Amino acid sequence: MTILTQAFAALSDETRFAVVERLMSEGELPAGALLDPSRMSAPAMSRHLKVLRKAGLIKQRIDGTKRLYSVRPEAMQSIADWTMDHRSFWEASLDRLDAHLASDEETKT
Amino acid sequence: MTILTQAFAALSDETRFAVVERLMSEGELPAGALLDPSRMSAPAMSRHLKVLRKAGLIKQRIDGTKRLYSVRPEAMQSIADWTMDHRSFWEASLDRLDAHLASDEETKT
DNA sequence: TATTTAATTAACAAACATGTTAATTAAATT
DNA sequence: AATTTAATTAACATGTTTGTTAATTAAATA
Repeated sequence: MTILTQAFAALSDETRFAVVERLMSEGELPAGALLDPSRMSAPAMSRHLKVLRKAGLIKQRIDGTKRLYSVRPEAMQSIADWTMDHRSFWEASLDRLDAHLASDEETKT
Repeated sequence: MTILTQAFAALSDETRFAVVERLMSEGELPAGALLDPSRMSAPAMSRHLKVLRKAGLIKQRIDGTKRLYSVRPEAMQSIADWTMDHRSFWEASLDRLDAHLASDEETKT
């Protein structure tokens, strides 16, 4: 598995995707704060965090009994870079679509 | 599963990721052209294509006995949009890293 | 130092993913 | 009309993922 496919695998789970989004908007948080015990057990969340960590998406910092997690910006950027590497493809294709829709509008007029 | 997590799930497999990359660079291709029989059977590839299709990443066009596949630019753009939505996060974080590295350089000088 | 707090690893069950070969579908060719 | 080509769906085995509860680890507090 490459860096990218592993990052995608990590983000393919709703729980993990939500964790990454939350850490990006709220910044560093302890494992406990990421857990809603009515939805999932602590061990289950702990393993999700491990998957995210192994994929390089988040990092862990220890503070006493707490494990503080945060998103690694490099990981997010490598995904952004990939989409940008192919930007000419989807941009050009969407331009053609825009042009097509515009010509439909013209036909209506 | 949301649109995005499903797209990530589809791209988390090496074979499917390679298919998407190939379709983006070479354009529309029949299922047969995407298959290397020394690596995988036709039914296996057929199912990978189905996963990509259900995730909205590719579309199928029928021409006689052939099934022609191509990437849906909207799907690629929705991933790009997500990374851009969080751009301020990873950009700012990386700027701080850049600043840190720059100050290290200064120390050396 | 005993207890509480925070989070992990271990063991296990259920569900899902992914490969195979065999069977099926449907259009094109002979 | 029979055969070939292109690709799919079906059936099944195996490995991985993801949840649970129980047990463990380790730091902080009483």
